Amino acid sequence: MQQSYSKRMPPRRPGPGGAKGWWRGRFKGCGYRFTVPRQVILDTLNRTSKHLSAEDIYLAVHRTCPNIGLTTVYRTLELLVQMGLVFKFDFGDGRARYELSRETHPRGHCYLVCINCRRVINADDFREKETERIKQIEETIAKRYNFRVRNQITQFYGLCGKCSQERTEDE
Amino acid sequence: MQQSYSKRMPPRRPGPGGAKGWWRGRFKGCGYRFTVPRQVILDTLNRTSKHLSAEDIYLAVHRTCPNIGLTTVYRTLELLVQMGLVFKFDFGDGRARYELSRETHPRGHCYLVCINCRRVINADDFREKETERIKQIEETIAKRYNFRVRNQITQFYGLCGKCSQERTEDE
DNA sequence: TTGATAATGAAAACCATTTTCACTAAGCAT
DNA sequence: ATGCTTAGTGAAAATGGTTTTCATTATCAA
Ligand SMILES: [Mn+2]
Ligand SMILES: [Mn+2]
Ligand SMILES: [Zn+2]
Ligand SMILES: [Zn+2]
Repeated sequence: MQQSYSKRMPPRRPGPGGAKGWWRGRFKGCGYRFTVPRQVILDTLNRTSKHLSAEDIYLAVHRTCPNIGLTTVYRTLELLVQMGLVFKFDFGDGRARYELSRETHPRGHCYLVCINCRRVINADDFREKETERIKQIEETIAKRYNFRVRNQITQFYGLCGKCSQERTEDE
Repeated sequence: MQQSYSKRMPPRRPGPGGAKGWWRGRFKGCGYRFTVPRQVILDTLNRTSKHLSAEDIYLAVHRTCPNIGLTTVYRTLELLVQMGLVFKFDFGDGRARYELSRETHPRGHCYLVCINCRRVINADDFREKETERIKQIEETIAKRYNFRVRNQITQFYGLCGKCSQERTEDE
């Protein structure tokens, strides 16, 4: 389970089961300890593509490690965000959401938030064209404001399919 | 100050000093009373282009109307958001921000958030090209997910000019 | 194996926001 | 104008996600 880890950092290609080794390296590289809670929390985030809240993660983790406290979940998530391994979002429902940073969309995120039922649709699946367009906006804005973009979120607020049907009387 | 208000709603062209009359009409049209706290809070939002927090608004309002409580500020803001007169944002600093909905950018917002100093730069000043690009993304996504977009926010997280200078040692 | 100390967890604190409830005032009917 | 009805208000308390505190534990370099 615990594979050897060489000095140079593998270029973010974890391989089957090797994600843990890569993570360990990142932690050591930053001078942090790779503890059991941190492993389990990363595993939980790695196992889903959903945007989990701290409590979601706490409950999932609690099934296998009932001794891990909510405090540690919050602290670990804060650390992971600061290390750039995890993205933190806010959809306006009063709790933060967390998502593992993946190669597939390294820094572009898109969400549809229904203002009626509060449902959040993950619309990260940008095609070629959308990716290109958002990248061009990013470059323009970054140059205009002398800003170095690390991560980008686009949120569309409106009515989901189900809720817009139920409101056919409005305008 | 208080101008006559005809049945049909003026097409969102307040005119000098007539914003209040238009607001009153919106409130009456929804069956709400146009109270002093509501007027003052709208005035405060109308007087700035900044993204104010509830407390910001409370303090600004408090100077002229010390009797208006923070509770009312929250309640009024919630109502204004629900009426579509005000937009609510979250930049991840633990407090919501509010901004009056204006004709200039009726439903597109863009912010740059510095992950180091937490500064928020209002980058709403989209040129022709950016507006066009974000609109095309919106249309594509809306169709793909059968979603009726009401409002849209693009946030770029990264380092502002000042903070990226101070970090020339990194990568 | 051992020691230094980073990390943990339970409980308390924090703090933005919401709820409660007695009171006030907007605006319609008189 | 005056009074009535009730939507709206504000002080205080409650809520709930997140952070802090502090005594205890576990990681890992030596
Ligand atoms: Mn995403
Ligand atoms: Mn804006
Ligand atoms: Zn919905
Ligand atoms: Zn900065």
